Amino acid sequence: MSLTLRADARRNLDRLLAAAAECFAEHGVDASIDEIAKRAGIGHATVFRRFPTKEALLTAVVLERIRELAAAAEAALADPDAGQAFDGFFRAAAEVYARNRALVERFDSCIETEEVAALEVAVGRLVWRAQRAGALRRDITALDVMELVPAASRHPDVILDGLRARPS
Amino acid sequence: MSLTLRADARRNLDRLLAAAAECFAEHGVDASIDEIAKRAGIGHATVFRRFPTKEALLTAVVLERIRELAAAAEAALADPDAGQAFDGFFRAAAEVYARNRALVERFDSCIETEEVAALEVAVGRLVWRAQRAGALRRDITALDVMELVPAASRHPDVILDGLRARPS
DNA sequence: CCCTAAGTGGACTCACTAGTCCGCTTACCG
DNA sequence: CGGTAAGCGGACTAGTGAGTCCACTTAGGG
Repeated sequence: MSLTLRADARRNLDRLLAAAAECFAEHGVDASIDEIAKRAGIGHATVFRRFPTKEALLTAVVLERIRELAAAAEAALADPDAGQAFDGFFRAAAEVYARNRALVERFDSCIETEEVAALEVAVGRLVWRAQRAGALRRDITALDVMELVPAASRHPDVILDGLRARPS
Repeated sequence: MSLTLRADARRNLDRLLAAAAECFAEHGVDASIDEIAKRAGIGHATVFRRFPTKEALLTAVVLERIRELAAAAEAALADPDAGQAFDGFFRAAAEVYARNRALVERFDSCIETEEVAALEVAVGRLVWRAQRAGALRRDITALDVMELVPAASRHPDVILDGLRARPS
C-alpha cells in the first residue's frame, strides 16, 4: 500500500474537487453526483471511491471554504486599523457566502470542526480589536458576526452600520 | 355542477392546506406530497385533485403567508408613532420568515403577484412615514426592507440599528 | 518491457417522489 | 329513501438520484 495516489488518480481527484466546488456553489446541496462527475469528466463510481457518500464530499468542499474564510480573517489581522480590518473581512466573507450556496446551507453542520474553531478564534480577535478601537458595538460576539455574514451579501452597508459602536 | 364543494371535500381541503402550511414551513420546498397527505389524513391523489401540481400547492401556501405579512403591515400603519410602527412590523415579519422555510425559498417567485404588490404598497407607506419622522435612513426602499427581513430573524436589533437614520 | 495492483466507468439495484387511473364510497338533491 | 354525480384513495407509472459491482484498462516498479 502506498500513501500517494497514482498520477491519473491524483489528477481525477483534483478535477473532482474542483467540479464539486463549482456545482455545490451554484446549485447548493441539491447538486447531483452525476452532474459533478460529468463536469469533472469522470465516471460517477469514481466519486464514491474517494468519498464514501455524497455527504462526505459536500463536507470536504464546505470545510475548504471555511478554511478560506479563516485565511481571510488572518490576513485582515495584518491591517493596523482595527475598524478597517473588521469591515474588510466582513465584506469579503459576505462575498464568499454570496457565491456559495452550499456554504450557507451547511455551515451549521460543521460547527464542531477544527476549521470552524480556527475561524472563530481569528474572527474573535478581529472583533476584540475593533471593539477596543471603538469601531464596533460591545454586545457582539464572533459567533454573532458569523451569523450576520450571510445576511450581509445583499446590504452590507446597512448591516455594518448596525454593527458600529453606538455614538452613545 | 356546483361552485361549492361537498362538505367532506371542503373539510379535506382545509386539512390539506393546514398540513401543507406546516410541512412547507418546517421542511421547505422539499416537503413531499406524501408527507403532506399523510399529515392531513387523506390519500395523496386527493391533493392532485385540488392542485394540478406540487408547485401550485406550494404557491398557494406561500401567497397565504405573504397576505399575512401584508395584513401585519396594514395593522402597523394604525400606530401613530411612525418609528414604532416600522420596528414592530419589521420584527413581526422577521418572525414569520423564521418560522417558514418555504417563504424564504419561494418569495422571489411570487414577485409578480398582486399579493406582493399589495405588500410593497403597505411597506412603502411604513417606510415613507418612518423616514419623514426621522426614524429611518433615507436611502432605503420598501424592496430593500423586504430583502433585509429574512436576515433579521437572527439579530433584529443590529439590523434595525443599521436602518435607523444616521445622526448626521 | 511486462506484470500486477491500483484505478476506472458502465450497468446495475434500491429507495423515493410527482403525477395518473379507475373501481369503490358517500353526500345530498328530489 | 334511493339514484347519482362528486369525491375518494390504493395501486400504478415514470423519472431521478445515491450507492454497489465487476470486467476491463493502465501506471509504474522491478
